[in-house]
Amino acid sequence: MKNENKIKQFYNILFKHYGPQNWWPGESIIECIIGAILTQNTSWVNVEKAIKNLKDNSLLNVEKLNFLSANEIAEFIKPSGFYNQKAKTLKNFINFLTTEYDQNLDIMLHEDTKILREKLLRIKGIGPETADSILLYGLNKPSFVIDKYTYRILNRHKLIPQQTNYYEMQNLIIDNIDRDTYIYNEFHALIVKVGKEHCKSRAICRNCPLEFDL
DNA sequence: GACCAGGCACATC
DNA sequence: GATGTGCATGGT
Repeated sequence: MKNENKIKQFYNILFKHYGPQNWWPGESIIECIIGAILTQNTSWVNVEKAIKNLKDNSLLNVEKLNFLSANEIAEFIKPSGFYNQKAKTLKNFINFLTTEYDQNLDIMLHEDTKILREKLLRIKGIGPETADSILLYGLNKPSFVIDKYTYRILNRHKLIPQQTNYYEMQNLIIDNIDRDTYIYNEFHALIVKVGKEHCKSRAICRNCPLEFDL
């Protein structure tokens, strides 16, 4: 079977096996964006604690965050780890939103996806994965998210060599599935799901729904 | 007690 | 351009 069909096959197998993942759990755009930043190299359970701290203090709110310093924000997000860096990144994003879109997420929402992605990447602390997560899960734009699990799974199935960059993986995926926000959303979430269960860095893939061609 | 988690920026060679 | 390191909490 050709590689391009394997990508689609992976999606179909995972969707059938696990069902829809219904990411992102956030209730608002700003909550999704904050979650995307806080989850950098961090487990989601820790992110949830940090988001709860913000929520309990009514800080899932652009104007209110704008009045806090990075040090003040850091106190609320400690459970998510790397809190000083992430607090600065959050401030950087709020400043960006203020200068570019007058703190109006709705205006940002109507920005051209490609241009917005480039702008997001210029914010210190936001790299390709976080930018794509914000676009896909926060703003519902078709921007496929690549992460460590995507790399491990593609590599283990010999669909990519060891040295493969973010965009080579992203192109491999998007060239072989429909350009559809729902599919992008579910596929990445399903990759994380199967990765957590079967593709930890040390563990061998056992009883993995994708093991058919390993 | 080691290892890992839904990364990124920066230093150094 | 590749490779290494700091950032940090909390779960397994």
